[in-house]
Amino acid sequence: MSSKDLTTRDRILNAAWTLLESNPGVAARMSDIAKKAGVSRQALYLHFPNRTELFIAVTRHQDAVFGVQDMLAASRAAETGEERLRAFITAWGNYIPRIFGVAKTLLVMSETDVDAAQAWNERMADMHEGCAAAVTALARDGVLAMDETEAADLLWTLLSIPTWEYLTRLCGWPQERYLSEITRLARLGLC
Amino acid sequence: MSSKDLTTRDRILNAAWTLLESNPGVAARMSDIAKKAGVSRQALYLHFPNRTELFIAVTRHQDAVFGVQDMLAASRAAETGEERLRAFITAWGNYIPRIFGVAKTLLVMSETDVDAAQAWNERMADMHEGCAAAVTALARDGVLAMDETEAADLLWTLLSIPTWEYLTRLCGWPQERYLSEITRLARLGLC
DNA sequence: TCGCTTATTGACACCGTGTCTATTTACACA
DNA sequence: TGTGTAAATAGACACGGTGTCAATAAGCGA
Repeated sequence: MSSKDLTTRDRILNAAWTLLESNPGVAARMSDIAKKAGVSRQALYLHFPNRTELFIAVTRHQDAVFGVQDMLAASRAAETGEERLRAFITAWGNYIPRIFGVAKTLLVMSETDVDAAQAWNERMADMHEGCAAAVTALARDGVLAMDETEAADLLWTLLSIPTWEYLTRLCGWPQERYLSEITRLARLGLC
Repeated sequence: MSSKDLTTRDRILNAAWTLLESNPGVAARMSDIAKKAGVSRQALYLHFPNRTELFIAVTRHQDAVFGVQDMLAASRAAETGEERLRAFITAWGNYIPRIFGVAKTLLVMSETDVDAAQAWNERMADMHEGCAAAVTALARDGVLAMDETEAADLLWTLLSIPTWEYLTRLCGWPQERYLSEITRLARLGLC
């Protein structure tokens, strides 16, 4: 059994991950997570102070499993600004579907939960930095056609999780079309 | 007193409106709404079956007060497709800030509440229709540079409430800049 | 004054989170 | 083999918030 050799903490993280992914935006119940992990409800509180912190730990776990750092590092290695923009959009755009369920839940919770809000804001700030860096690369190449700050804001919005959700989940666009359209729109809008 | 001559139902609607507006995304407590309306908590249940239906009634109330129909009718009267697109973006883009608090709450709730989800989806479907109509007008003028359905989806996403929230609330853009940038991006992306 | 509607009051069931305590299981070490 | 310690369980509980219910009161038209 794949879950037998895992630590209790990891089994809890995986159970929460699965439930959040299967129902994006809905904060799974502690009792359901416990059941799925094959553990008592109280065991969750032995490893995490509360539900919010558990969910935050899941996002960190995902980042570690998927190796976000490496993903984004690739885009930083690009030669030209335009190539860097393309790589950044591709990397992040392909990351969203993998984290969507958990991220959406955290996004929803951040409206009412200060801890969730802080964790979410940090994530968003990181993303914005990435956008700003890509924009700066464009500016250095002299191809940026607008204010740097505004351009970063715009790119950040185009690459937001809600935008991805609208186009792929609600409009039914395949991931490929999402990527190509966002890339096209970003280049048109910024350059 | 302005609230003295209103019906109890209207005072409840106004109280809920105020609270939702003052804390977008957070579903106000029934007891707080009652207190603000100067009415007992149980009185709310005399006029609305539950909290979700109360909030939905608030959005209908807003639409009536603001006269959405008239607003959107103006954009339908435009001569050219491009003029219609511009008018539609302006009308809707200026409507969002007026309804943001309530709409955001309904959006958040729709993740867990089926009634809220249905009401929200209807609203979104209406918006999508409006986008499709504007796109069709562009196509009729022969200035549309992409598939009609895709164009409508794209416009709908650009005009979504999350997009507005990202640019104005999170990035701090003034409403004017939001309008001009979205208009520019829509024209670039569609034509 | 009667009868009807509207509103109030207080109590209650229900659900889910987070806390606490007593108890059990598993395992390392002597 | 026993003992100590950490990890986990079981069960009970407080709390906050929604929605329900029943009894009562207030306003008002006929």
